[in-house]
Parts: sequence; C-alpha cells; structure tokens
Amino acid sequence: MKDTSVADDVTRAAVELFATQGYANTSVQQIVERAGVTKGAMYHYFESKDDLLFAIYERMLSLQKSHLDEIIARGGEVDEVLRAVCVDVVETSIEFLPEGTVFFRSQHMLSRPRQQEVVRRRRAYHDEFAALVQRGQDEGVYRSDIPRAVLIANFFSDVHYLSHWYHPEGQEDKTLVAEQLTDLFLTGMRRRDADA
Amino acid sequence: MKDTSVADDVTRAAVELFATQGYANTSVQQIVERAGVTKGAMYHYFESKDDLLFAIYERMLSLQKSHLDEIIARGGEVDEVLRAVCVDVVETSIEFLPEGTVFFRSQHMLSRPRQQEVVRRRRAYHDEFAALVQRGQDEGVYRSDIPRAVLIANFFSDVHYLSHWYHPEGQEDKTLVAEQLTDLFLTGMRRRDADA
DNA sequence: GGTGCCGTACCGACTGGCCGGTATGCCACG
DNA sequence: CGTGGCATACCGGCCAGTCGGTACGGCACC
Repeated sequence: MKDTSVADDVTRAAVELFATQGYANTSVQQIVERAGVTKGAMYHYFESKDDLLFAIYERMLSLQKSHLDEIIARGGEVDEVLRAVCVDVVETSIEFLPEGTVFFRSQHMLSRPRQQEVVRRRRAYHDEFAALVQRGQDEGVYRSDIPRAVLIANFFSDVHYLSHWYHPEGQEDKTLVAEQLTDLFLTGMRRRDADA
Repeated sequence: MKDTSVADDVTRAAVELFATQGYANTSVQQIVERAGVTKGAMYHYFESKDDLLFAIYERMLSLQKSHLDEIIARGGEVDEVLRAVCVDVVETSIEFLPEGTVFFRSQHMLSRPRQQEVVRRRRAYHDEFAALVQRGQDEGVYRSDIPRAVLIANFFSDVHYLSHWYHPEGQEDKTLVAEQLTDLFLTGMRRRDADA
C-alpha cells in the first residue's frame, strides 16, 4: 500500500477509537485530532465517516479471503486443509483484534448497500468453508448427525468471541490458542466410532 | 411483573428497534411512536434512554442467573448439571434472541457505572460456570490440557453467536439446537483415553 | 529561467438538522 | 382539590459534512 500517510494515520486512529468507544460515540473531530490531521484532510481521502468504517472492513475481508484461497490452493487431506484454515483465521483475527471488535460491533452502522457488500464477502468465505466441511462429511471423516450450519456456527462463534475474552500474553500464545480452539472444533466434528 | 402496560410497551418497542437498527441509530421519538405513547409517558417511567437499555439487560441477567442457581441447587453428577446449564442458557438465549442481539452489540453504549454493573453480573454467572468446569476437571472427567478460560470461551461464544445465524424453524428446533451445541461443547471437553 | 497556469493536497470556520432531555400544563379520578 | 399520569412545545448541544480559501509543486511556453 503506497497510500499517503494521512489516510493510514486516519484509519489507524479510527480503528482504535471505534474499538474502545464505538462508532457512534466517536466524532470525526476526535479521529482527526488523534491522527494529527484536520477534517479537511480526512474528507479529502474519505467520502464520509461511513466510508472510513468500510475501509477497515475491506482490509480485513480481503486479507482473510486471500489467506483462505491460498491455503485451499495448496491442497491436501481435507482434515489438514481445514485445520490450517481454522488456525489461520484465528491467528489473523487475533492480530487484528481491534478491527475485529469494530467489525462485529458496528456492522449495522454501515449504509445499507455497504452492509450488503460486507455480507456478500463474508458469505463467500463462509461458502468455501462449508464446502470443505461437506467434503469431509462426504469422505466420512466428519459427523453428519448434526446440521452443517450448526457445526460451522460452532467454529465461527469462536472467532467472533475472541475480542470478548482474549488478552495477549506473549507472542507464541497467539498460535497456541489458535491450535487449541481448532482442536476443540475438529474434535467435535469428527465422526465417533459409535456413529452409523 | 405488574408494571404498567406503558412501560412494557415501550420496552418491547425498544428491544425490536435496538435489535434491528442499533441503539445509537434509534431515536427516543421512534420508540415512543412504535409503542403508541408519547415522550412524556416514557420519561415518566424511565430516567433516560440509557436507563431503557439497562432495563433490557436487567431482565435477561436476572432470568438467566436464577435459572443457573436453580439448576445447580438441584445437584447431581457434574456432567449432567453442566449439560442442563448449557442447554438452558442456549434455549433462553434463543427465546430472547432480540434482547441478546442488543445485549452483545450495544453494551458499550451504557454509561460507565451501568456497564460495570453488567460486567459484575456476568462475571457472577461466569464464575459459577467456571466452578462447575473445574469440578469436572478435578474429578477427571474433563480435560485439563487446555486452559479453562479457552474451554469456557468456547461455549459462551456459541451463545453470543446465536443471533448471527439462528433463524427459528419450528418449536422443538430450539431445544434440538441447544442439545446439539451442548453436545459439541461437552464432547470437546471430555478427557480423551490418550490423555495423561 | 522566469512567468503564468493549473491541479492536488489541505485548512478550519460555519451550518443545518437532529435528538436527548425538560418545563409546563392539563385532566381524570379519588 | 391535589396528585399521579400523562401530553406538547421547546431548548441547547453536538456533529457530519460543506465550502471558500490557501499553499505549493510541476509544467508548458516564451
């Protein structure tokens, strides 16, 4: 990204403030003051406050989607691919914890069309994920006695919830937690011996 | 609750609007119009808009806490008690889905003291829950190789996430989903044969 | 190499509208 | 006749977005 530093500074300030105070409680004035620029500068790079929020989403969505595609492209056993996907999404969600907080809290503050765009992008991710799970079910490694929607929700819920409880304690901690959550998820998914 | 119907109507309208538009995007005017009363009437029963939001939280928190205490008071095997607790909290969360949406989305809009009160109440619930898990670990039925905080987050995340994906499809469906999620959680919790 | 022109980046005072909250009064009922 | 239960008009603050203006770097043309 060779964007001007102004746009970057503003985005950074916005994320921090939105994450701690919420979108509605943060005035544009606060954002530009924290970023060390003026309102005029900000409105030169962003169409609206709404636009600023969307830019934050854009960045996360693109990043996670590209990671997903890359992992899937590498190929391999379903179980290994899914494990890699899960670990990755948890890890990057931890890296972008403030963004995630804003994401899940303020999505409904977006204008209608932009909200739909976000939904569209998330669905794309969701569908690829679901296809993996189905493949695992077809191959008989994952249980089929629980609706796929429930299984998937059971994982994405962990990702959502991270910002509600996770507080970083060291660097490798991030990966550890990602593996633990992934482990819990996959354990629940695997077909039991007793299954039909 | 033998509150006047005005207070009830207002609360109901507020929940619906907050859940669909968010707290900040909903004006007091909208609420009273939907409830079929006037601003004067509303401010006769509530101190502020903030107060209205808190009342919604109050109701949910009290309800779930009383359920929890009751189930624990009944006693029994840890695993059975925990299962009952989990099923109950998922079920009531589904019954109060709009309230839950508001709850998780708009908590940060409360005034500081009230926010702390909510945190306090939730911690009380959390601690009782954690004590159950620990008891299960001490008795050797639950795994101890994953931090208790992670195990617990893994369950509460499901409760939080319900409003993001669940859409009712019949009456018994509610209980079914509650049991499925509980099953997934407890399966992940149980000590494996291979464990130390 | 000066001169004029233009486009890009930025400034910051101002405004129009919205919205939470309040002041005051009315009316029914006991 | 006074008190609880409301209605209605109004106020003051805040805030997103605007708009007239400035600073400056490049670039063409003489």
